[in-house]
Amino acid sequence: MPELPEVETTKNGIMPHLAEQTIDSIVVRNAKLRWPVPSRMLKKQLPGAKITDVSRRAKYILITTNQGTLIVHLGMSGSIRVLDKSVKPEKHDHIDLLLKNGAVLRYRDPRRFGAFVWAGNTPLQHPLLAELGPEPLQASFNGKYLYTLAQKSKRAIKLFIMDHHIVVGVGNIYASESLFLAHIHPKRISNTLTLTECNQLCKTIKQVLKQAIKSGGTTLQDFQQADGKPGYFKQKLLVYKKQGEPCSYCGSQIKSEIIGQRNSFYCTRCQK
DNA sequence: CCGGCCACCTGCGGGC
DNA sequence: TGCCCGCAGGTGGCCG
Repeated sequence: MPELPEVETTKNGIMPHLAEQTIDSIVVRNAKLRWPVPSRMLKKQLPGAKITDVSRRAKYILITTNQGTLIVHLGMSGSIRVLDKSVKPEKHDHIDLLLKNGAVLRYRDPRRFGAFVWAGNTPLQHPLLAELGPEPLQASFNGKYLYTLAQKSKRAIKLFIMDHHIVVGVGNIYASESLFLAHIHPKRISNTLTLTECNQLCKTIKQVLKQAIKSGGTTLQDFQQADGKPGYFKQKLLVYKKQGEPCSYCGSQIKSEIIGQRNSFYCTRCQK
């Protein structure tokens, strides 16, 4: 489910409830996520730990404590909410992190593609995070950077910008949206892009992600913010899942096509 | 090293 | 109603 804006929204939503809180205990109802949840380790490390920071790297949420860091990924269908511990868990609520103040951080993930791992004191060295490219909203992700790497790649540009070695956080929704805004066809071979096009694409990636964060992310089916509300960016999508509808620029029909096993949406007239 | 493909899992909507 | 199929926001790992 979640791309960077949804993860950012979740992180911002849970942060005020977690900051400075002390963990009481952890309950793992189903440890079968993408990798087995290390229940024994978590039960040893977490009780009594004080949460000092909640941050995000790529689509991972990092919950830092004085004992080490939890790395949480929401996969395709995950969500996190902060509730009172009296609220009963439902079918896919796999993990509870109980706080001393009576609140519970509840991890839900129907498809179980997500992850809940323990990273010790150097989380950025963790194999999941160590090889990641730059954050899209940082200045180091710019047109020149994109152009330099794109020149070495023969893949379709859509797959290229979704590769987290290149830049993190651009998933299937926002890849289609940014390419549309940049007037670049998703199947253009990366090394045919000009510096001008890379500048433009970089700009539209930042623009789309920023606007989506502002709207609280995109809710297609089951994404919910930490307070249970949906994200409102869906109303602003221009091409994603709009096949057959008129392009908002030129009026011709939006097409859909599978690129690298993912459905992709674009305007054949506006995107070259 | 790079690119392409698969797998992991559940729920939902559409067609019959 | 109910069953079956295809599809879904991600990404590590394997193969050639």
